[in-house]
Amino acid sequence: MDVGTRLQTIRRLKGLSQRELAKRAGVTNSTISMIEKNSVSPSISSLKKVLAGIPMSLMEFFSMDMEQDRHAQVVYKAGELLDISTGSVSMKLIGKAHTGRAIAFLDETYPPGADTGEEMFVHDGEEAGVLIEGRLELTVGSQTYLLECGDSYYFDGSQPHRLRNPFDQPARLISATTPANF
Amino acid sequence: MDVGTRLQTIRRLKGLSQRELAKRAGVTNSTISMIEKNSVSPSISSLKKVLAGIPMSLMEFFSMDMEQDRHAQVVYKAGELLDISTGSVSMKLIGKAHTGRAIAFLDETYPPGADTGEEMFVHDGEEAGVLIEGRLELTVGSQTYLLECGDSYYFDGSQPHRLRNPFDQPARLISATTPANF
DNA sequence: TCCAAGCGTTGAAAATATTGCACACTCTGG
DNA sequence: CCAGAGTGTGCAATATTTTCAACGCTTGGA
Repeated sequence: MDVGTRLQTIRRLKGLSQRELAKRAGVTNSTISMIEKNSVSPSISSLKKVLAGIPMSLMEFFSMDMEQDRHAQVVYKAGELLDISTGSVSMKLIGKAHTGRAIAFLDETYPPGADTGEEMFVHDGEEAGVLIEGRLELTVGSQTYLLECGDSYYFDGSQPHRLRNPFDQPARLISATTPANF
Repeated sequence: MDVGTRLQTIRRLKGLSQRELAKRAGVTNSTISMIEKNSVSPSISSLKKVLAGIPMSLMEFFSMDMEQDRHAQVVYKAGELLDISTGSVSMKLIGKAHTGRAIAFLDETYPPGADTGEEMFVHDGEEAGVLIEGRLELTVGSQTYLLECGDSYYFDGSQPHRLRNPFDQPARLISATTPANF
């Protein structure tokens, strides 16, 4: 996706006209028109000015450029997942049929008091997760974090890590780890 | 951190001279000099050419951490995620600081009527997800599935795919894709 | 020592981006 | 039906960036 089309998409998403955005950004409407039609390649400074009127940073702007990825047995019903629970922590592996898998995608439930254990996990690859219910305590290396609903994490699997639920509400976590180590 | 200084830092990190980079990029050494001294604000097209000589994408360039401790960030508060939404679909990238990431881990919200688009996505790697709220319609290849709350999916990214919310309730999806292509 | 090859910088010319203004078009209200 | 305010586009003038061709500097080898 080119710069012009991307700018136009974002501008329309925000419900702004070329002139309105131009006024906010402190440039002329012609500039916006030219950029959107890709008849010029704006300078960083002017693109930055334009984006300030949205407002949006250069990083955010260029981060949108990926060809978005959405998208065997493909779909699994909630009760159909492979249970790989250890101890009191319930872990459901999404996509049980995929053996040479690239991602270990888990739906984990931590009842009050649950703990992944004293010895911390170490593995290759990277790990990400988001907490969608309750609260959890995450330890990575020597740091301990409190995760609240909606919070997420991303770290290198070579760092030892551990999850614990010292609270009195169950917690639900969606996590992805790569490469799959099952 | 300004564009010029950032470019210079990256160039030196790669052990390239202005002239060497200029040659690879297909611009003149003066251009590099001017940009690095911030005596001009390069056009997107020329910055893109310059970065191609490194090689590096515009997104990577602007996403580069300036604060070292960003590398160490493990936990992200809910509002702190990088928004990479396209169209009406809200997508939050978990772990914004990780550039050479192995997983694209996203928290996505599909309002009623939202759609990833007519042309279906295709990419390398694999993709997994779990629906934690609402209902969604998933199309993979020629098959269309109805996802309900708690349902999940796992498939190869080489199959064209698309997500749609034809229902009147918003849907929230947690997804992981590998390799990360942004 | 001197030369050749590398480095980054700089001024004037060429190329490109931005402005200022006008145009054609689509609405909406009178 | 027209007037007025909105939209995006296009063109000549202006401002900025990029190139070309130097310059002075440092380094390493003959």
